[in-house]
Amino acid sequence: MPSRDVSPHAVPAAAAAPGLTIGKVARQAGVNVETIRYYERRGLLPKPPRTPSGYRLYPPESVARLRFIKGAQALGFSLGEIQELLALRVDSETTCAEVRKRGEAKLAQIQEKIQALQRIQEALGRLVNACEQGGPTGECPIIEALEHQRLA
Amino acid sequence: MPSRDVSPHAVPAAAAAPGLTIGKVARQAGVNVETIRYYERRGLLPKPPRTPSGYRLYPPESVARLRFIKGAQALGFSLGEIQELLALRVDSETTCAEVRKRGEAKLAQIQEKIQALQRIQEALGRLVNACEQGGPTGECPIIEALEHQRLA
DNA sequence: ATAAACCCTGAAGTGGGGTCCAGGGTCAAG
DNA sequence: CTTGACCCTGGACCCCACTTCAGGGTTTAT
Repeated sequence: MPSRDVSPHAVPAAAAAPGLTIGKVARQAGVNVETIRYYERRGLLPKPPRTPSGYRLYPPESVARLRFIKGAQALGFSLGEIQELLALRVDSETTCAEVRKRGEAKLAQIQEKIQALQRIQEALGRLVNACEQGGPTGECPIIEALEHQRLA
Repeated sequence: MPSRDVSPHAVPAAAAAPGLTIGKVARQAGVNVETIRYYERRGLLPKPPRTPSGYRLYPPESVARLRFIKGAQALGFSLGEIQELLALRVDSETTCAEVRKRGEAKLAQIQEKIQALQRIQEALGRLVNACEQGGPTGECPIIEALEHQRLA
């Protein structure tokens, strides 16, 4: 059990970011503590440093990362896909060109999603509009229209 | 067991759409037969008429509906939400105004998704672009940028 | 110095969305 | 009139993404 402050000259200045405990990160990101540990197991979140007693200490960016994961998920990306997205970084093993290629693939995937959503948006917009003008009360131009939009 | 053609004057003309068996619908829509039955149980797909022997016979529109469901799902809508979307129709119980209100809510939800996707698109686009111009090979402007985009 | 509030691990349980299987009819082709 | 491809039902089973739980340390406030 290490003493609270081993160094003989504890410099309080600018306090080298001590890190957040898992609970704080969870609250700030709006997720469950267990979810964070789960993501760590799955490799979506890098393993953070630990205190001597084993507590995880997260850098503040972790909050943004968690929010990103949650957001991407709501857009229909699986954790696996999100992992790919987050893995788009250049390290010693990956060339810039490689990253670019994968990035472009993801980009295309995203553009398709956007277009599909825009088609739904349009069809739904027309429906709402038609209703707005007090369409024939018994038979609005039904959402069936939606079904005739290619989505994928 | 009813005979194959009870009416004394079988009018073959324009052949009143006989309907597709579940297997055909499944193949055309690119889903599993079991999925169709599952959607029926969940109420996402109306119960189709049956042949005297109990086979389901689907109208051709069912294919479009299934494709729509699959597409919407890929965009992050749950089956429950899709059900709401598909339920946006005016019947004796629902006024046009009501449909409009719910339609507008869905529309807002869709617009948020589009915007979130556009933010990812932009950030990812910048990354790909930077790579394209042979950025500093060891340190592309990492996808971290992504994490600083609000998604939701 | 003790209770409340946190944190740890490993394992089991949950809900959504299917998918598979057993056991058994149906139908078109040969 | 049999064979193979389909269809039916009900129920078990599966994967993903979590969540809960059991059992046990650590920190912090009082």
